[in-house]
Amino acid sequence: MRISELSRRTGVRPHQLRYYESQGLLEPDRNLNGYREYGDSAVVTVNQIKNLLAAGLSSQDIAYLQPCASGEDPEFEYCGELVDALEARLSTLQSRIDGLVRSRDALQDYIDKAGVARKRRTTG
DNA sequence: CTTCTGACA
DNA sequence: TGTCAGGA
Repeated sequence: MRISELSRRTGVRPHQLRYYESQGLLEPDRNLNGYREYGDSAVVTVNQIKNLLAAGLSSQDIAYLQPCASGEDPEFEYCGELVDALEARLSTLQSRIDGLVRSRDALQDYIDKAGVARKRRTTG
């Protein structure tokens, strides 16, 4: 299939597919006119890439882990190294969440105290 | 008409 | 990421 059909079947825009390719995530054949020619397996591959990007992995990580995640079912054929990468990502996300929660709590605390001080000024 | 490359914000 | 130019 050509790029527009792959785009239609994956919901990923053609220029994004070319970008994936520039990052080493896809390597389609070329037909005589220079158009990219994708096999059916590209649909699965692109869906895997979508999932991993959504999980916050870098395209470098994805390129490295691609042979690792090339099972038929993109949801369940992960190998150990991919699980490690996902867990590492989860860990850094949790750290950021913790930091944000602390900031939020501190800010809320500050607002509460400032609110009381303002009320004292305006009322008495 | 479809796709390609490269450039730009 | 999204858009445009200029060719094939």
